[in-house]
Amino acid sequence: MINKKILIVEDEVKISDIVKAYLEKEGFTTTVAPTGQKAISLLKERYDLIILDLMLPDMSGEDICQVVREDSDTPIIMLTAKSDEDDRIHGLGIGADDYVVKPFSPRELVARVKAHLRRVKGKKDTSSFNSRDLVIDPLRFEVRKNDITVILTPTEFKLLQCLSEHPGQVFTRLQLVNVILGYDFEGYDRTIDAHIKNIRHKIEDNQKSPSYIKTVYGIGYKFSGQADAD
Amino acid sequence: MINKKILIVEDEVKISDIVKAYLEKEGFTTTVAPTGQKAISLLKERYDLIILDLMLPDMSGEDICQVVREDSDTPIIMLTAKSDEDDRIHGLGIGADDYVVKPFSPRELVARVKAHLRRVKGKKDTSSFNSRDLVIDPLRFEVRKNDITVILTPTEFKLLQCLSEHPGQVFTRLQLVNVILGYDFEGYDRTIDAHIKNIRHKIEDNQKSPSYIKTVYGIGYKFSGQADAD
DNA sequence: CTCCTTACGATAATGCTTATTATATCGGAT
DNA sequence: ATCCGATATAATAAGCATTATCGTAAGGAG
Repeated sequence: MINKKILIVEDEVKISDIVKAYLEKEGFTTTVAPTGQKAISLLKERYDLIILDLMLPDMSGEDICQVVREDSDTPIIMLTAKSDEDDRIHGLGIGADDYVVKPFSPRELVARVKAHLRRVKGKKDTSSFNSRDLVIDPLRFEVRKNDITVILTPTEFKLLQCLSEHPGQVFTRLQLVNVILGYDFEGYDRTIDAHIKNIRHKIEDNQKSPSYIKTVYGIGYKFSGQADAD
Repeated sequence: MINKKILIVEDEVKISDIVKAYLEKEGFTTTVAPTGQKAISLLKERYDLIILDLMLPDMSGEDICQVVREDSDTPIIMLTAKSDEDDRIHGLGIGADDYVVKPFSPRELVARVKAHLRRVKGKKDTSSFNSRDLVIDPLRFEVRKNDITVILTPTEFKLLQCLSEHPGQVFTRLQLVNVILGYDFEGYDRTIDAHIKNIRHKIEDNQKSPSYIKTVYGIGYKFSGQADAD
């Protein structure tokens, strides 16, 4: 979990540039959203932490904060010129985890970012991520491909999870049946094929040359995080 | 369970009295340690949060911070007159979770305390709110939707609270049973369904397409304010 | 009496199967 | 050695069986 992703919601380029530079120097991956709209649209991606300016041209940071909280408990650090006490209290009450007032020290901000990430790491971080583009999230029971959420059915999910947990290892259909459907399953092992097809349909760009689930002729299937290698 | 224990490490009586008063007004239980030695000896007890003055007569707050971090991750809010940037960064670096500079606003401090507690454990004492329209108020044991108070039964409330504290995360019925009814519950897990139905009846505008509690077919339920697209 | 639990039928979603089409492998002939 | 066809394996799509969820309502516990 080295590459933490941080979303910076800030309209002033001067500030976002500084924050971005400091965070990236520490090895974080950052994305900047200069408007609320942009931020909202980026929120379908998952971030490990969000730095949020309260004063945006198009919408208030509070609103964004609430939108975030509707669907995740990602740490939020509010960043703002408002130094009024009531604002700060409101900000913290509304679901922000921290509140930093401008002008602020970039180094302190970085320190706070680290402090929050350290905390989050404590709780179970089962986000088993597999390859560059594909994230399998057992907590949310969903799969994200290039940060776009893909809904799988329970069996599809289990199948993909099983394969992805042992990349490169080839599973026979029988093995997969045993794991996914249980040892007492008495059906046809070609059922697996159907599920594979459905999964591929959902996560593969090119059905013809799958990049995640590879077919091993005569044997079964395997998961490959690598681009085409055998 | 509502009684969170907070340790205040502060030598200036004037300040510790104020902090103590504000926190107790909010229902917290506080203990004051005027010296580092006293604080260390109190640490064998467990606290939910520690407010730590950096400038103590006998030892530095940093040292205490490190002692605490040796065997717990109790949130620490540093409280100090040092406003120097390096001090703040150092403070956050050695394991503090927050850093408040004197003179500080007691109300803001309380807000920060709540924000940290909310993150750590079940936020039994904070007014947690989730989406634009829905406010879950654990103090009053009630839910307000568009400022209209909705009365939930205890079980319904716990269920909604549990789900809303981890937006987006899918809970199986068994998990919910364990949390809500206890691990020794031996009944039918479909009981959860009934409660979900009742909650939905009370807070959802459209029963057919719920906007707060989503069902995840084959798995369980999750809380989400987002309109779920595919 | 309120709230929790359970039951049952209706409805909807998933999963399994089978038939069909497509693709890969291998061996033999040119 | 390359091409070609036969055969085996895999992919696709659609129908049906299965299982999950929802809503109403009634029984039971505190």
